[in-house]
Formats: sequence, C-alpha cells, structure tokens
Amino acid sequence: MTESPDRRPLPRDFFDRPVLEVAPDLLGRTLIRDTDDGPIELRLTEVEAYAGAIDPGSHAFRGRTDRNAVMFGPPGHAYVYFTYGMWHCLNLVCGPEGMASGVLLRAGEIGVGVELARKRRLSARHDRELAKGPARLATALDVDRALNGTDVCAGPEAPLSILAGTPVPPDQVRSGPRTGVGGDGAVHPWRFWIGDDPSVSPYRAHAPRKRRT
DNA sequence: CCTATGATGATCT
DNA sequence: GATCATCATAGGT
Repeated sequence: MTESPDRRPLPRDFFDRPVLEVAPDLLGRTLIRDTDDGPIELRLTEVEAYAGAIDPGSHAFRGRTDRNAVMFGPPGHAYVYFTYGMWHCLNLVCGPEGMASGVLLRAGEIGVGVELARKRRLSARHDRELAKGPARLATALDVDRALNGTDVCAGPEAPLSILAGTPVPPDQVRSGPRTGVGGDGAVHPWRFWIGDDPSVSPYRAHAPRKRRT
C-alpha cells in the first residue's frame, strides 16, 4: 500500500530554513512546469546545496551581481542561470533571506507530460534520461531565464511551482560531493539523491579545462 | 560500458 | 582572456 503524492503547494516556510535541511527534504517532491502546450510534472531525485556567501562553490560567494541577484532575495523563488554557452540550470532559493543559499535541481523522473518532454529532449534514448542532469532537467521542462525569479510557492497555476509530493525517508537518501565543483567547495557532501533511482545523474569530479591555443 | 573533446556565450577579472 | 553548478558525440574496451 503506497500513499499518493500530496498535491498541496509547499509553503514558503519550507524554504525559509537552512539549505542543508531543505535540500534532502526536496527529494520526492513534485515540480510542475505549466507550459503553453500543457503541464509537465517531475519527481525530484537529485539535488545539490549551495550555501551562499560562505560557500566557494556558490555563485553568490563573491557577492551580489546582476546575475545572482535572485539568490539574495526571499526564499521559495527560482534562480535560473545560463552556462557553457548552451544550457540553463534551475535552483530554488532557500532561507534565511540574505544568505543567498539555494538548491540546484539536478535530476528527476517525469510523470505527467512525458510526450512534451520527449519533444524537447530528442537525444534521450530512454525516458529515465529525460531529466538526468541539471541542464537536461531544465531543457525537458522548458525552463530558461524568462522564469528567473518565479515564485514557486504560488500554486500550480504559476508557470513553475512545487507541490509537497512524497518526501523520501531518510534511509533512502544518499549524499556525496557535488558534481563539477572543485577547490575548497569540493570537500562538502552536499549532493543528495535517492538511492538506486535510475534517473539520478552519474557523478563527475571537477575537471580543469584544457587551455585553448 | 568507458574516456576524451568540442560546442558556445555570458560573466567576471 | 579565462572560467563555467554541462551535454552530445565519437571512438575505444
């Protein structure tokens, strides 16, 4: 007997906590993207915590800029950034306000709207790869910087929102170093995922880029 | 399965 | 000019 997912929106208080509490608690929650063609729903299976101004791995580490301004605002809002010249990544801002902490949404399993996600992810050979990785997740859900700053606690009518879903029991949560984060930010096991879930992305250690000639 | 590499542009120094 | 919270592809095992 399994309990059905909770369709209530996560309250803003959920995000107004330290990011290391919020991040593992996001696993199993339901992210909804209300597109022009219909809704896409995703069950979160992998996230990473970024602890703002005290975290060398965080975009907020060197202070507020035009790009990261949303991170310094109130919790429960989307921070979307563009990277590597091609990709978008989606974060949710956590509290306390001003700490500029956030959770990178790294992977999930598409429930509703699989056909819509497939159209946006033509290179995916299996449905479990539709949102396996942060840029794939953003692509599958048609998330770009137009959604930067969206309040995700406003309910499923909003273009991007999150429902309580089915939280994951602590004994199913795994943790380890963050993907692609090097230097002093690499020591913290601030990546969280659901054990044995097929939609979780493979771990990649930080690799310095080779110099172009 | 695995590793290596090019793509591509905003952002920051 | 270098870096970047990445991905798709090519080719080897």
